[in-house]
Formats: sequence, structure tokens, C-alpha cells
Amino acid sequence: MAKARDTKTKTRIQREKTEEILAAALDIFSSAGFRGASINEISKRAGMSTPSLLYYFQSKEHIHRELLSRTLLVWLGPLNLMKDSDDPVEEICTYVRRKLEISEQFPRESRLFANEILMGIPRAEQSQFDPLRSIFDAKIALIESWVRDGRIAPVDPHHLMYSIWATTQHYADFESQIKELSPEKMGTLFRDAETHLVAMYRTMLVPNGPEASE
Amino acid sequence: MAKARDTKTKTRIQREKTEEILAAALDIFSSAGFRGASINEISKRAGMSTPSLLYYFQSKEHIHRELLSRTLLVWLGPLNLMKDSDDPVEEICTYVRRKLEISEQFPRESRLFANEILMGIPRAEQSQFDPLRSIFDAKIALIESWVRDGRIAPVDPHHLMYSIWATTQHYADFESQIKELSPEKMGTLFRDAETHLVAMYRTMLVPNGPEASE
Amino acid sequence: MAKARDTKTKTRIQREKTEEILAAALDIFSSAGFRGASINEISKRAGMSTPSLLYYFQSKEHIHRELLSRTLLVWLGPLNLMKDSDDPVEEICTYVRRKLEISEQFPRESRLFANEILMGIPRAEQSQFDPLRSIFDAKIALIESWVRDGRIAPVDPHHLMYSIWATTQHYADFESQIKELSPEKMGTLFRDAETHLVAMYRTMLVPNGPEASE
Amino acid sequence: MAKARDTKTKTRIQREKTEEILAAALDIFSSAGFRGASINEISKRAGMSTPSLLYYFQSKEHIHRELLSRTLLVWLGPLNLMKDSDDPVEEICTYVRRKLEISEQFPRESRLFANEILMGIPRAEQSQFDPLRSIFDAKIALIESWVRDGRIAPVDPHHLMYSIWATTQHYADFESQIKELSPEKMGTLFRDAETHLVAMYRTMLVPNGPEASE
DNA sequence: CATGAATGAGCTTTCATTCAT
DNA sequence: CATGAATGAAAGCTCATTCAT
Repeated sequence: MAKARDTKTKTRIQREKTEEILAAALDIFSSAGFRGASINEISKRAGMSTPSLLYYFQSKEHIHRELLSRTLLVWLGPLNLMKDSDDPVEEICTYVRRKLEISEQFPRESRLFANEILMGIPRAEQSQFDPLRSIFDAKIALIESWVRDGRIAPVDPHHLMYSIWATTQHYADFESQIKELSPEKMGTLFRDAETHLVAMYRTMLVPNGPEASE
Repeated sequence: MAKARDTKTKTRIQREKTEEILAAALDIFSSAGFRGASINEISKRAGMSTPSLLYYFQSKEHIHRELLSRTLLVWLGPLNLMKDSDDPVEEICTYVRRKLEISEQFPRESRLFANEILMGIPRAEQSQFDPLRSIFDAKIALIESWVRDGRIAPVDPHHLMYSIWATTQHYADFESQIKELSPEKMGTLFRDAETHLVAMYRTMLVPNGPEASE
Repeated sequence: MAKARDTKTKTRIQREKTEEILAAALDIFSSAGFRGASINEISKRAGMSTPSLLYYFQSKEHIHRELLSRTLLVWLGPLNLMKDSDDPVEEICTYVRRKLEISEQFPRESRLFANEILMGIPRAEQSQFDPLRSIFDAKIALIESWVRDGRIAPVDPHHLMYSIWATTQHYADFESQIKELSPEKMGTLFRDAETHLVAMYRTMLVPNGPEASE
Repeated sequence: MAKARDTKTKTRIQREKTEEILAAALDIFSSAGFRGASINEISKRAGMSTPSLLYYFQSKEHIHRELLSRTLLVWLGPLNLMKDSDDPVEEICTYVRRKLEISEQFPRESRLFANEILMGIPRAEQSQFDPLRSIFDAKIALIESWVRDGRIAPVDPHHLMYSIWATTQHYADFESQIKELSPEKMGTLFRDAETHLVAMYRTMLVPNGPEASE
């Protein structure tokens, strides 16, 4: 009845342990997948016994769920920042830049997220992805309005979004392949990627003058 | 001599069973990951006992290895077809189309492949990626020559390739996310994606400003 | 109904195959024990499929049983040759020599036999050891008569027999230990053993003259 | 840290369980051999679940290794006690008596040991026999010195040792055969064996012909 | 005769989880 | 709070054996 997970108000020590567990779990889950990870391994990396770990989290799934929730927040950060603007092309390019930065700084989170989707979103409850859905719809509407007003080139907003996600997340999710194929480019990978992607999306999105359209 | 896997020349029944196992294994591996998949589940789906399955494949790893090899062949198909051409922009656009078609027709293979890379390409499977490497280098050199000759817009060949892979594979690998976010678009997903991607890469690659085009 | 094991009259080919199987099985059983040996391994070494092997022998146990029977015959050979004689001491020494020769020439058989006894004679039916029992009793009686007549020194016939068996079989059964402890003596092992053992038993058995026998 | 086998300092319960497991394992290993024994059987006899057993010992091999180590200590006990002495013949006879006592009191250990050697001392366990080697060499040298000084009859020390081992261990290792052949002698088996063996080795080792004795 | 094919039973081991202290 | 102890379930895999051809 005194279990950490039952109380809303946590002591400092409880919060610290929770973070240590999540840090360890992120390492393991992101490099072995949910099924490939064992809570023994996680507890060992977190420097505690497995029963201790399960004192803080009801089950392996609960740890994973919490990690996924946090990852989603990180993931949504750049998207939340995309607002209507005087310069929609640059607004989108900024989104690309921020999204790429997330890949660079949170590659394990990106892989955790990718794995979840790759496996068909099996565990996460519908509800976990709800925030994403409503924000996504809003931003799609925003881009649609930009297109409608001729402020960016005509483009399918959904596929634009998917392209941005794909290209930016690729550098985190497929890092091992990139390392395998072009190890010599790793030093400036994210800088070059930014240059490349921003150029690509800018070229694509700059609207033709109304006279030259078509 | 006694076991199916020992013989080079397979009987009809061996070929059939082998294919049935691989089909079942592709289902399971692509939706559960290597560790998440159990050979019990695979054998059940293939309609045979687990020892029967192991009569045809030495181990779980051997099944996975074979699947990965075949997947790599499929994966390399479009890349192999990319050749020097009078119209390099269209050559690349054709590559994009073919790569997208692979995603549409072999989504499970794509996810198997993605999972492998996401998990960091475990050492055991590394050598399997060797053929990819040499073909990749050749095609990078080809694109470089097109850039050098001014036949396509200046672009970093590596990042162009990564972008193409990312954007085309996304439709297979992140399908569950797409279904979650825009179920109403699933009907024409790949057609729309093709339109979008081909437009994007064409815009990006056409060598000169619009005034000088053609 | 036509199975080889059912018919008493075997064709030449059947006899050959049977021998090949037994030769392979002796190798495996003697170096891995009954449980440690697998019929797959045996059939592979015999150069045939496992079902073929089981065509000639009903089961793993049947192979083992046949091997054990044959081994017993070999084992009994020297004992059978021990007869009443003018010089009982030499008769026993000759038995020692012959028994040692068996160890030298049939070490695998000796180990098979030893393993069976070590494991408590679990499989062999009572009946298999019956011939040994009656011959043993006869020879014990013979030795007893020699002792009674003062033709050899007073000795407990049972324990004399056990000593001879122990010391001669040791060179086959514990060969790996001897190799480990005195590899430099392996070259002349059996010659030295013979010298040593014959001297030991002769010293022990030579009767004191009647006047000196306390 | 979490597992019993990781800690150097064991709790009372750990020591107890460890001993229970080893007791059960000795029963099973000595009567079925390493391969023939299953940890399921061992855990059942020890009154615990198989995972519990594996909580105390990493693997089947580890249990066996520990048993073998302990057995070697018991085995070496009498040999260690053999020292230079005023009466080398009696010293050796005492060794024989002690060795025989070990066979009587630790027959399962003797069979475990014998089985290991019979199977050729699998590589994994080889290093465990190192202590035996050095002690053996020392005692061989001791006996050699006795021979050199004429304090015992000329004898090959290696073969003397092998004879002693063979004859004393025989009563443990081949017990089932003895029971089969002379059940009526089981009551006084070890007492008779001692009489017989001590007489045999004394006769053999007393340095001079009977005329000069004392 | 010979063997490819098939499988139930069993093997060693791992894992997520519970419980008592 | 923390952990030593315990286990049912399931994993990958081996094995002796059967059966149809």
C-alpha cells in the first residue's frame, strides 16, 4: 500500500530512482527492442535489484509506457513550435532543423519510437498517441492554409509531413547503416544533413510567382 | 546427408517446406522482431511441429539470415537498375518510383530490414551487408559524375540517397503510424506518395533555374 | 516382416552393415557413455542414415546390448583359458598377461564394460551376465582347490580375482588419467605393467615350502 | 549481486541449499553420468524447482565442476598423508587402507571420479586435475627414494601407484559387479579386501628374501 | 533396402514476476 | 525501501523413434 507507484507525491529519492531506471531502460529498450530487453539487464544497468526496480514500476510494460510517453513529448516539441508565420517556407525549414536536432540529441528515443511503430504499435494504448493526432491534424490544416493562400508551393501536407519525419529521423534510426556505408562522413553528418534537407525542402516549397505557376 | 539442410540439391517437398517456413517467419519476424519472435510461433503458423521446422533450418538465426539475404536482394533490385542515362533526373525519379513500389509490395521485408538496422546490425549479420556496400559506392560515384557534369543540380549524393531511402521506406516501416494519423488517405497512399516524392526529387534535381530549363 | 533383425539367416550385406554399425557404436558408446551417445552420431559415423541403422537394430538399447554381449565374450576369453595345471602360479600369471593383453587390444570394449558396471548395470538383463557368473564360480572353485592343496599361497580367491581384474583393466579404463600423469611412460606402458603385475602376483602366490608355512 | 552465486559471503540459507543441491547432484551424476543426469531430476531430488537450482548454480556444468573439485580433495586426502617414514612398507600399507576406506565411505564420489576419467576427462575439466599432478609427482619421487635406499623391494613406483588405485577403487566403482557375482561376501567385503590387499602389497614390498627378514 | 520427413518428449536455460523478510 | 529467494511459463534446441515411399 506504500508502493511508490501508488502515491502521487513522490519523495526526492523516489524521483531519483525513477529517473535512473528510465535512463537505464532507454539504453536497453532502444538497442534491443521491447522483447529483446530483459528487466534484469535494466536493473543491473540501473544499479539495483530487479525487485527494487519493480517496486517503482509495476511491470516491464509500465516502464516502456512511461518511456514512450516522454519520448512522444520530445517528439512533439518541434511540431508544437510550428506556427503561422510571415514566412511559411522558413517556418517549415525551421521545423526540419529542429526535428533533425532531436534526432541528433535523442537518437535512443528516436529508435525507441521507431521500433514501436515498426512493430505496429502493439502495446501503447490508443490514448498515448492521441495528443499526436490532434496536433498533427492542426498542423496539417495550417500547411493546407498556406498552400491555399499560395504562400508555399502546392504540396500534399500529409506527404510533406511524412517526408520530413522520414528524412530527419533516418539519421537516428538508420545510423548503423550510415556508419556502415559512409563512415568517413560521420564527422559532419548532421551538419551536412541539415544543409541538404533544408535546401531540398526550401526548393520544393518556395512558391512560383503567380504568373509562372504551371 | 540425412538432413534437408545438408543437401545442395533439394527435392520438391524440401523447396516447398522451406518456402512455407520462410513465409511464416517473415510474418512473425517482421511484426515481432528477432528476439520477440519464437520459432514455436513460426512453426505453428507454418503448420508444422517445431522439430520439423528445425529439420529444414539449423536454428532460428539461420531462418532469419536467409530471410535477410533474400530481402537484401529485393532491396538492391532498384538500385542495381539505376544506370547512366541521357536523363539523369528521370533516372533518379525512376529509382524513387521503383523503391516505393518495393515498399508497397514488400512491406514486411522492409520492416525486417529496418528492424535489423535499428538494432544496430548485430555482428552476426554484418557480412551479409557487404554486397550493399560495393553497389552503394558505385551508385554514389555515378551521381557524383552527374553533378560534376552539371547534369543534375549540385547535391550531396550520400544525403540524396539517404533521403530517397528514408522517404520511400517510410511508407512500409511507419505504416502503422500513417494508418493511425490519416486512415482516410490509405486508399491512395502509394499513388499520392509517388506523386509527392517524384515532384520533390525532380524539383530538387533539375539542374538550372526555371528560365533555362529545356 | 522382412526386417533384418527378425531373420536368423542374414545376407552378406546385412552382416556387413551390422558390423559397421557396431564398430561405430563402440566408438561412440565407449567415449560418451550410453546416454551421452546419440544414434545420429553413430549412424553418421557408420555412414548411413539413422532409419537405416534402426532397420538393423530395433533401438539404441539393442545396439548397446549386442555390443555388451560381444564384449563379455572377449572379456571371458582369458578366464575360460585358465585351467588346472602343473604350475598354478604360472597359470594365474598367464591369466594376468592375457587379461592385460585384452586391455591393450580392446580398450574401448573395456571402457564400455566398465561404464556399464559403474552405472550399476542398469540396462543389461540379468541373463546377459549369467555366463560370467557360472564361469566365475568355476574358476573360484579351481583357485580354492589350489589353495587347499597348498599349491599356491593362501589367498582369498574372490579378492585375488577382483585384484587381477582391477589392475589389468585399469590400463584401459583409466588411460586418460595415466596419460595425464605420466605421459612419458606411455610408450612402454603395457610392457612395464606386465612386468610389474606378473611380479606382484607371482611373489604373492608362490607357496612357502610346507616346513616354513608358520 | 542479486544472485547467490555472485556473492562471496554466503548466507546460511545459501550454504544449506548449495549443500542440498550438491548432495542430490552427487546421487544423480554418480549413477547416471554427466550426460545421463538431468538437472530436472537433480532439482526434484533436492526438493526445489529447476530455476531455483539454477539460482544457486550457473549451469549443470558448474554443479558438476564443484562436485568434482570436492571429490578430488577427498581423493587426495590419503595421498597427502603418505610421508617419509621409518617403515616405508607400513606407510604404503596405511595408504592402501586409507584409500580403501575412502572407497567404502565415498563410493558415489569414487564413481563420479571414475566416470570422468573413463570419458577421457573432457577438456572443460582438465585444469581441475592440476593439483593431483604435482602431488602425484612428489609421492612418486618419495617411493623412488625408498627403492633407491633399499627400504622397499625394487618396484616401478608408477605402476605400484596405479595398482593401489585400481585395487582400492575397484570396490566402489565395480560394486555392482561384485554384488552380482558374490552377494554372499558383501557383508565383510571391505574387511576382507583390506586383509587381502595389505597382505599383497606387504609381501610385494618387503625388501629382502624371507631368510633375511628381521 | 534405404531414406526423407515428421514428431512427442525431454533437455538446459532465461525471464517476468511474487513474496517474505 | 531493499533484496534474497523462489517459480510457472516459455524459450531454443536435441533426440529416439516412426512412417511412407
